[in-house]
Formats: sequence, C-alpha cells, structure tokens
Amino acid sequence: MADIARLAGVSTSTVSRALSGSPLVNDETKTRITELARSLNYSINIGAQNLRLRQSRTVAVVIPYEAETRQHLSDPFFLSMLGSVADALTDRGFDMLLSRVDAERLDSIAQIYDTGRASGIILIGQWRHHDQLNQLAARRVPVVVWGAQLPQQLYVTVGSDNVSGGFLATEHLIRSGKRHIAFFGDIQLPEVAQRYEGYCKALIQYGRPVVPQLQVQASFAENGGREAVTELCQRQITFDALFACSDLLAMTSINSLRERHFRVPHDIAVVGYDDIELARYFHPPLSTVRQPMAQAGQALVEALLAIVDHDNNTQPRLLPTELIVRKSST
Amino acid sequence: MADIARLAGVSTSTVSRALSGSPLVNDETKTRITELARSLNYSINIGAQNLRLRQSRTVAVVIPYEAETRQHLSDPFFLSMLGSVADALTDRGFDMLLSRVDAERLDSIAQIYDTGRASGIILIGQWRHHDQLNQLAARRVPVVVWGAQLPQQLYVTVGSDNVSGGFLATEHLIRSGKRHIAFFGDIQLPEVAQRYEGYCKALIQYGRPVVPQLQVQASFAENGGREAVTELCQRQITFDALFACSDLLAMTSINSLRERHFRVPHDIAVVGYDDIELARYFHPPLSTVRQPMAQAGQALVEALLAIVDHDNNTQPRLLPTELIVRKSST
DNA sequence: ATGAAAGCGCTAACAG
DNA sequence: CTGTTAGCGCTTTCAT
Repeated sequence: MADIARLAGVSTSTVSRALSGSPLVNDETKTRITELARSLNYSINIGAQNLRLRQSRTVAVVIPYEAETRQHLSDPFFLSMLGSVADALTDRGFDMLLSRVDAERLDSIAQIYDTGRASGIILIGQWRHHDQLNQLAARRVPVVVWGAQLPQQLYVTVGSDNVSGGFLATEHLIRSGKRHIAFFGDIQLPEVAQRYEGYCKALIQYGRPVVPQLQVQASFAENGGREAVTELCQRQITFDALFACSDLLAMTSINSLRERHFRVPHDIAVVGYDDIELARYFHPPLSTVRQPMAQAGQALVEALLAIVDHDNNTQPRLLPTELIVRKSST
Repeated sequence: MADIARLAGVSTSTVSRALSGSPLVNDETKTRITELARSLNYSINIGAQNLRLRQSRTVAVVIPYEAETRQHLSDPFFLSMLGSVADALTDRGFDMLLSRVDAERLDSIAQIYDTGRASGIILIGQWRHHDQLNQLAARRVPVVVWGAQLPQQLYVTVGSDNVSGGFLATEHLIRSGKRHIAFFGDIQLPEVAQRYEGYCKALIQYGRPVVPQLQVQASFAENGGREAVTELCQRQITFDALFACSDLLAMTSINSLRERHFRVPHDIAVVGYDDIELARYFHPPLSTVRQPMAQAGQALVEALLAIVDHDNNTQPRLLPTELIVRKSST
C-alpha cells in the first residue's frame, strides 16, 4: 500500500480511501490509484484490515466427526449443506473456515471464536450433544446449530420441520394402502425422534396402532440399512412399507431388501428423507421428504449473523418440508 | 493481553513469551500467567499474531462448481477428499478456508492468495482447466492440484496412478473371461483419459481389440450412468462388462442396467473407481479401484507447504492405486 | 529474566 | 479533498 501511495504521489490514507470507494476522494486520483493497484496486482491485506476493523468476516462451519472412525460422514446430504452455507456466506462477503472437530469435544469449538479466527460458528449436526451445545451458548459463543428445536435450549437452531416430515411420509404410505409401516432411525437423535413423532401422529390420526416392533434403531453409518433390515427380518414381523430417516439409509435398505428377494415397491414401499440429488436417479427413483437446502444455508447464516450483531432475541427457525413421491413408494 | 499483563504485574512482552512457551521466562511467572489466561478464558488473537509474524497458517481448499448448476458435485468422493485434507492440515496446525469458485473463473482464486487470506491453495478437480492453472502457476500463486500429470505443466499435481488403475480394472475383467468391456467416462478430462489409456493398454497386452464403440462419454453428474447406459444400448453393440470411472457412475449404471433386466455381475460385470465408503454396502458390493484417500490429503498438503516454503523443485506426486474385487465383477 | 519501543498493513479521527 | 497521527493485538530486537 505504501508503494502505491509513493507511486501515485499521495498518502496511504488516500490510497486506503480510494480502494474502499470512499466518496471523500477525487475521482481522478481514485482512478489513478485503482489503475495502479491493478497493474501492480495489488490486493488489500485482509488480515490487517480485519485487525484494524476489529472484525473477521469469517464464519466457521463445523461438521463433527466420530472419534472411533475419525471419518467424516460420507452422506451427500452434508456436502449439499456445505454448499448451501458456502453460497449464503459468499453472498454476504464472508469467508468460510471449515473445522474438523471430535464430536465428543464440541467445547473445543469455542477456541475458534476466542482466538478471533471466526466471528461465529455454524454447527451441522446436533446429534446427542444438546448439553455441550447449551454450555457453549452459555459461554456466549455465537453459534447456530442445524437440528431440532428442543426444550430448555439455550442455543439457536435452524432445522426443517421434522414432525411434519415424518407425518407426510407416513400419511402417504397409509393412503397408498400400506398397513405395516416400519420406521428406520435412531430415535435417540433429536431430529429422528421428531420424525418418529410425526410417524406416530399419522398412524394415530388414521386409527392405526403404533407397533414398537416396527421401529428399528438404524444408524446413519454406511451399513445402517443392511443391519436394520437384518434386525427387522429377525423380528419375524410382517411389514409392507418402510420409512427411512435418510435417503442413504433408504437406498442401502432397498439394496438389502432386494438381496432378500423383496420387491420395491411391490412388496415393500419405501420413503426416504432429505431428497439428495441421487434420490431421483436411484432405481427405483426414491420417494422422499425434501429438506429445503437452499433455504437452509440462508437461514443458518442469517441467524448466526443476527447473533453476532448481538441480537439477543434470535429465534429458532423451522423450515418447511415437502413430500416428493417417486416410484419407490407407488 | 494487556489485561493479563496488568493483572500479573508484568509487561505484555513477558505474557507473549510465556504464552508462546519461550524459555526466556521464569517458570514461576510462566505458570502464573498461564493460569491467569485460562481463568480469564483468554486466547491469543490469531489475526494479530499472523499479521505480526507475516504468515497466515491457513490453506484454502477449492472445489470448483459448474456455472450452470451452481451446484457442488454431490459425489461422496469429494467429501472424503475434504476430510483427508482437513486432517492433514489440522495435524500441521493449519486452518482450512473452503472457497466456492466458478469453474470458469479459476483465475479468481489468485485473490485468495493476494489478499493474504491463505498461504496457498489446494484445488480439488483439474477438469478441463489445464490452461487456467498454468496461468495461475505462472503468476507464482502457490497452488497444488488434485489430478493428472500433464505435459507442459507449470503447476504441481498430486494424483493417483490413473493409468495403472485403468489397467488393473480392465485386466481383472479380461481375466474373469469378459470379452466386450465397455468404458464409461469423459476422456476429455485428463484423469479419465489416463484411465482410458490404462484400459487400452490392458486390452492390447491381452491381445484384444480396442473398440471405440464401447467407450461412452459419460459425465460425472448424477444422471451420468443412466444416460450412458441408454447411449450404449442404442449402439446395439454386445458388451459383457463395464468399467466406470467413478463409483457413483458405476452405481447409477448398475441401477439402469437392472431396469433393462441385465443381471450384475452375471450378464454384465462392473468395476468402479474411487472406493467410496458406500461401495462395499452397495448391492452387489462394488468392485473398484481404490484411490488412497488418507495419503492424498497428506501428499497435497506436503506438496503445497513445500511450495509455500519456496521449494522451487517440488515434484508432482503419483499415488498408488489398488484393485478391490467384490461381488459386482465375480 | 524482564521491559521499552518499534512495527506488521491497514483505517479513522482530526486537522488543514 | 488530502495528509498526519495514532493504534488494532501481537512479537521481537535491544537494552538493562
């Protein structure tokens, strides 16, 4: 910057002003400086600017990983979410810091904020960590979580309407004439619990019994579908439909069902959750509950920036879900 | 920091030294300061530290997106790569900036470097952008690309041995008694071209003809498999095996083949590429060529940091590939 | 072993 | 409209 100032025969203040588009500077000098900057391939040093402005214009995004596997979840849903958040941040001129954090050490993300690396944190995946998240919020770390809204929650969540999603999927299966609808998902997880709630609600509303035997504690891991199908078959219970809590789970379940010579949808109708890109190209094309990804990134970023701006009244956001009917259920 | 200094009755210099573990400070005062810092929940401001140290300890990772769709590729391979790079960076105490960049405007990533936001850039996906990348390297932007090594290449690549990968897959299919092996992949892309080269090499080595009709220009997009299968069937050419250039492509192709009542592997043996997690849980479990993901992140980061340290002689790295035989081909 | 002072690259009063 | 000056939070000579 000093170089530019010297070459342009002005002070650094003027250069700074010119480059930030201040109206307080002569148009002629402004152009001269801008030209000079371009020809020298000069860009403002963001680090110094941020220091001076006492900001960071950076948001950290955290997708926790499981300690045992050290692996990121390979669910395309997360990549999609990442893209959506990246878009929303880019639109607002924020940088995105991606952090790898052990799911059991969520408190460590406070560091990202304390050290000034990011003005706030977006956590994708609430999992079982309600308490840790409450502690974070109590420490006044600006954080927004993608997940379910829970009672006694100190942190802000953005999530889709899981109860409604579960309801829509189940209602659709009931109306298609299915009588024994299995539910695949770990109801220890808040989001899944709410989908299960919607599932039960639909059954009850249509005068059907809620059969606990039909609920299988399927994990979101890659082999979740296979294991859940095995478990369900061992229970020797009749079922003619399946509501799986993620598309990936639905897909691996369908593969397993096929190995056991069930036909989908003829013998078993299947509905997934998320509506990942792949869902429509699966065989058969997968019926599913769509989470509004484009809105998700926007909503997460808006909520976080509100908190960063000390809006102490930021409310949790519930995004609408939508049933997408394809061949796997009809 | 000034606060701590005051409370500890020392100067900020001492606090700085204590917190950075300098040996030039009395053990007693060091503990006092450390305690104080912890109790105040204080962490060093990384931005200021970086400014003073004229570094950034941040690496930008770029996965370009296609302008038309504005969408990230939903291939789990990329998430896996992201995780691998994140690990390698975390190990070395670097932060990871994730940037969303239009594939047609790759030159814009120079900005990330010019503004000092990152000390260097890791680009995942070479695609067709050889020339743009050469320009970047010519501008002396520290950049490492995941992809194929090409002639007249000014930038550094890290990639797996695509020729060998293509060879292994094809050889395996030939040895399994297959006679008409289709190849799915866009050979405009350098990596795919090399896999095709390996495919041809194997055919020739085993005295088989290379039939151009068997090569289909399949895209990596979600519907790539379906379109390629349609295309191949329209050509009315016999085939009894398929080598697809990604696992995702292999999976969607298998789904499409099944719709057309081909049995896999009985009628058509299929081998994919990448060995994503999902491959072993697919039905049937997918034979594939594994790319060494754990090494990939390490190698990319090592190469980049070497360049950042002005090692002008950083060589491209070729990582080994490995054939994984599962049910889809036997 | 510790402190004073200078400065990383930038911006924002405050004067002129 | 432009320049002077001070300082964001930190590290590091250079003294002591």
